[in-house]
Amino acid sequence: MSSNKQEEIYDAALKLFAERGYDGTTVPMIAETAAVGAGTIYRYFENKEALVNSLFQKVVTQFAETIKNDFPFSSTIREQFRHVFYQMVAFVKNNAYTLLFIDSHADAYYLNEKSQKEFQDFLSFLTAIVEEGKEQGVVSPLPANALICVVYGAFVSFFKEIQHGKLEESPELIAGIEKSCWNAIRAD
Amino acid sequence: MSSNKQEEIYDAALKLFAERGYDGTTVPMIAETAAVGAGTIYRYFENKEALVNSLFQKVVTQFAETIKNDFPFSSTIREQFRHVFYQMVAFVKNNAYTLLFIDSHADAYYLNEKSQKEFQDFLSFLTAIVEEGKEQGVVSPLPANALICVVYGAFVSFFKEIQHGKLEESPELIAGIEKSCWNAIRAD
Amino acid sequence: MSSNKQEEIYDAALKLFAERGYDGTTVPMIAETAAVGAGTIYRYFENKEALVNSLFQKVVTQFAETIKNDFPFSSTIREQFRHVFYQMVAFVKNNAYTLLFIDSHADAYYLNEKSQKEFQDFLSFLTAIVEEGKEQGVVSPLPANALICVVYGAFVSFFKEIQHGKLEESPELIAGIEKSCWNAIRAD
Amino acid sequence: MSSNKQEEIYDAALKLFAERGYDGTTVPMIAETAAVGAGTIYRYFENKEALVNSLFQKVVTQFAETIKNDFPFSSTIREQFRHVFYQMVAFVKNNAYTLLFIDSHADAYYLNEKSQKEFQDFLSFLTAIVEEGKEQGVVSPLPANALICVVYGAFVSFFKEIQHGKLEESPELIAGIEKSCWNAIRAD
DNA sequence: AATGAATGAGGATTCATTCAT
DNA sequence: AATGAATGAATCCTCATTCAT
Repeated sequence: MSSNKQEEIYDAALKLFAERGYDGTTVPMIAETAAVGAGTIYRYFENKEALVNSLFQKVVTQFAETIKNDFPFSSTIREQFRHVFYQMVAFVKNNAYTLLFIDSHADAYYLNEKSQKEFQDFLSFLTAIVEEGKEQGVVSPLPANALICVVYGAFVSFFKEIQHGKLEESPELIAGIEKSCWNAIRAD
Repeated sequence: MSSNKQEEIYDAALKLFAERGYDGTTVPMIAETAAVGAGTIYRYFENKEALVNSLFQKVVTQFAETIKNDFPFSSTIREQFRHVFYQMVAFVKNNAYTLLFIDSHADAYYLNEKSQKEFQDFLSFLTAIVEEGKEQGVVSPLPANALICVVYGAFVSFFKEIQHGKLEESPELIAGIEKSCWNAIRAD
Repeated sequence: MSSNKQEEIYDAALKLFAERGYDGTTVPMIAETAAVGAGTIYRYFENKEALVNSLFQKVVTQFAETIKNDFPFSSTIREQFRHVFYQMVAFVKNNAYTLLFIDSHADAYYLNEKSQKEFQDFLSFLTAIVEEGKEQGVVSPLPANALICVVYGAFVSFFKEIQHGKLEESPELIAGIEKSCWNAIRAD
Repeated sequence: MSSNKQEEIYDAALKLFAERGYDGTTVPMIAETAAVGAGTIYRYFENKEALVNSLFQKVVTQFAETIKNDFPFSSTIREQFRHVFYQMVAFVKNNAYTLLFIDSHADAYYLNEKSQKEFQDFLSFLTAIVEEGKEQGVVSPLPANALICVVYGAFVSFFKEIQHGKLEESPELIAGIEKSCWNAIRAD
């Protein structure tokens, strides 16, 4: 069973990295937010860089698992897309900082290979769905990763706006944006 | 006329902030990249925070002006959208780091009100186009800023992918993505 | 009877202090080398400084006792010198780290009065032999402590060289050095 | 011309390392003793370890040069020995901490290869004299490095005693110890 | 008695900023 | 105007020590 302190450190780091970035967050800040001594962080993580990599891998894995959860393999691509979209919505609602953190750190210079691979693996899962859609002729014939990043970018941008309070969430709005995103990638 | 040194400082800061973020970039790094002494930076900017704000306002203004350039006020919304999209494409091609910098710094805690307003003004211009499109019934009736951030997010995400070399740019691909983005916001 | 754990702590500390010095040795290092928990050390010693003092006194006492062992009070000064020299040789062979530790810590700022006195007492024993030799006219009329430190310095330096493997020990070499040291202090 | 600050840092470090050892000396201690800011030290030395190595090489070189100064290549071995001894005496008088520093750091784990070599080179110079003496039959047939370390050890030990005030220096005492040291290595 | 997780003071090092040249 | 040496506050990290188990 993973220690409670480690969990608190992860939570504090996630929030702070999401809000202030990796370099803008100091280890004492994390310690204070997590209500642990600064030295305690080094009991669980070799250093700050190891912490951010471990955290990144952890949340990407969580994110990926959420999305794969109950995935309707036998449904239409349209249904699969909707499933993914709503799983992402559900995830973001429960993990406010995670998407901000992932998005703002995905290209960072301090991420190691394993972290980068974890993120690529997640995107590959999405790409596979799009590829299948292309074969069935229901998705635009553009490169799959172009389509994925369009939808991913739109989604992230949309949820940042909600999290910053500039947009109010509602089932209708979510449904509308889901439709928008599908329209962005479907075949004419 | 603004000094050559100041321009070099801006260029160096833009590149480094885009690649490493504000807190991950040191003043000596900027000085070295700009080939000026560290003290020289303080002749042009009060401090590091003033520099990032000044830079942010400068590039957002440039970006906005590029997009407004030759704006076809009398054309259809569809044409106006296409114009904006291709102006953005042209801008990003010539200013590789600017989009990365703007996107990764737009929500940062060290941006002052003026910087934030500058960015909002830019988005307002886009929103106005979308609002007009909604009134004409050619754009989806979702909130305009939701639609804007979807397109903006998609665009940024797409160009990051190109800049990281994961996607190869071509006129066809650009045209396809432009169509995708329009599909995301047009009325059914 | 002193605990086994305490002995292991002493052994570990001796080795590490000899190799890395007092300040270069951490309590966790000692704990790991001694195969005890870090907290256990504090059951036997009030703190790190108390440990180094206790250890110093212990090994100096051992060293002194070894040398005094079977001391030939009735023999000639020359014989007594030889005895001391060979007892030191025997001791160093069995306690590789002790001489290194004593020599490198004998002047240290963290040694308390008792530790310093212990070492002085040991030297006093040697001085007494030299004084007697001076009275008998077989030892040089220089100050006794000058002579002692010459012999002590030569001996330590010689054994460090052996322990570092730069010199190979042999009965002939030992005998030669013993003669050298005696020559250094004997009357002309 | 080497900076004054660097010289002050060297002086402060030499004194503190000699008195408290490398690990017992903190960088702020050095900065305060040198009357410079802590950061200034890093302008001249990459880190603390680089400082101790640079200092070690510097003082060993100085020491070696002093001893080689005016070396009487055409004199007898006995004269050469006396020359070396008195040069060492003169050096130590003017550089109180240097001998303590060299002696206590010569085997340290943080010395790099260059530092170790520098010290070995110095010893080699002494060894050459002894070798020549052995060939001429005026020096004991024991291994040259054994003889060197005996004399070196005796000398260092003797001067530590003087520096700690336990022995009062006088021309007669110096002359007596010089004779002692020669007696230690001369052929019977 | 023994442990080792937890702590926070203190150490090495960096870096935004100043200022003499 | 331009520099870069100098600074010391702030950063990352270590480690002597404590204490709950």
